[in-house]
Amino acid sequence: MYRSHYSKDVTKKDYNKSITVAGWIEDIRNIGSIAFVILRDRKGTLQLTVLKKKNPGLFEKLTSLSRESVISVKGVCKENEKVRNGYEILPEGVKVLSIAKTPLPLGVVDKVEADFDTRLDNRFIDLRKQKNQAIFTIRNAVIAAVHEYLRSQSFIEVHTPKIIASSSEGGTDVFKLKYFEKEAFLAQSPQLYKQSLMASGLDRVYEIAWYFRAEEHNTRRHLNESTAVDLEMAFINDEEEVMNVLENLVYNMWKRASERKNELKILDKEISVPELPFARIVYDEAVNKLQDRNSSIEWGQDLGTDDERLLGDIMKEKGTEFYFITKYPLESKPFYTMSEGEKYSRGFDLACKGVEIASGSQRIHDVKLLEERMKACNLNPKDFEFYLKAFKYGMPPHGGFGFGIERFLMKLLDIKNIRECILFPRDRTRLTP
RNA sequence: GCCCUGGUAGUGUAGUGGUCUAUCAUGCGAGCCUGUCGAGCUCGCGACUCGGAUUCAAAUUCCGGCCGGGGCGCCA
Repeated sequence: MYRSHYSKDVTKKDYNKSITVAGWIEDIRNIGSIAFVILRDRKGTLQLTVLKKKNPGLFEKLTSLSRESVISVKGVCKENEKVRNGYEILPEGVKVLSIAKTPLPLGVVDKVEADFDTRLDNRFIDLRKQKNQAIFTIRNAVIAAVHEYLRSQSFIEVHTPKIIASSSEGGTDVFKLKYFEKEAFLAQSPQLYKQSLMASGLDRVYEIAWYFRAEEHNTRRHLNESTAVDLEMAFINDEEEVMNVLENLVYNMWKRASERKNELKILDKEISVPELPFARIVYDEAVNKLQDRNSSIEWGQDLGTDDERLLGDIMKEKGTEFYFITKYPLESKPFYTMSEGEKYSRGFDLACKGVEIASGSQRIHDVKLLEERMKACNLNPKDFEFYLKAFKYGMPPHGGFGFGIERFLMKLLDIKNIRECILFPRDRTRLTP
């Protein structure tokens, strides 16, 4: 056995007993006749204290190891007020499981901070840092909240193909790949498939989906491979029903994150749970407000980065960090978006702190209208035959949204670079690790 | 795709044509030290992104490649 206890799981009951701990050597402080070895595991750190006089061989063995080597140590757990954990371990036996090469390409607890590029090149070490462990623990918690909430609302989790024959929606660039003798693409989103499922009777579906986008953007808020909560629901009256699911989902994710006190403390963050329902602002009103603040936005345009930020400020003055922008102009939304009158659509975005984190709509379920909209958007209905077929044999009214997980984490934890929110980011130039 | 900007020891940096045998910190190695927890002290190790050009002289100026960082467009 390599481990009987994690560092944080040791309690007073374990004092004066022999326990086994395992992990990475974070630091060795050799004072001469006594040495302190800081051992790190997933839950924190603990201190091993060795006396030279008591066990010269063990002292030599431990203090000559390199930082970040992996060991398992059996020893007596002693209460000691001088130690931060309140206890220390007096080793009796050490198993060296792996010796780390020196020098490290990246220090885990060094005083000099490395560039993000260097960190990503050595991500396996970078992820040993407490802050990064905290980010991904919270990521896990919010994804758990997604499953918990959506399943409680009768949604079922689905998985749609990522290798597809035609581009999902047009608009964005897609990655091409060889599929035996054919050409195929990586899915930019599950849009067409989750809509097809609305004709299957499954009614309410969601997917933690991969998005692959070949756009050559190079910003702190874009990835070429990202994840999203993609959802679709049938028999809706209007997009308001979809927005209602979305705001409750976000609320539950935010709430679950706020319960991760330890991780939030490590990240030096306080999270206050937003109030429901979120504010709604129609697109026209948003444009008016922006124009009042000297934005050059014109009706019909999508909000630029500055506009999004400015609207975020305006809404914050009103005391809200979450808000839906509704009734977008039809021309600025994808072909499958349900129209409302001539100019408007039933499409919406959800913004948080001045950044769009989700967008959705009621969809068109009438096949004729759908084909018309495709043509209006310069798409060829022939390229979407499998999709259109699903609308011809009984398709209920439906709607849904896509909701970026990394974007959400960025806003939740006020992280500046989206790459911090995914284990191994893929961007314009990075393909490894 | 467009615009701006950078590349110096393992890591992060100083350096604006000669005084660079290249600064400092951290790291690594050796030594001293019985309560460290950003341990301390002594000694040592270790670098100018690549190719070309200008010049008596280039880390420093110019051109190109490669690799980063930031902003915009677009989006999640």
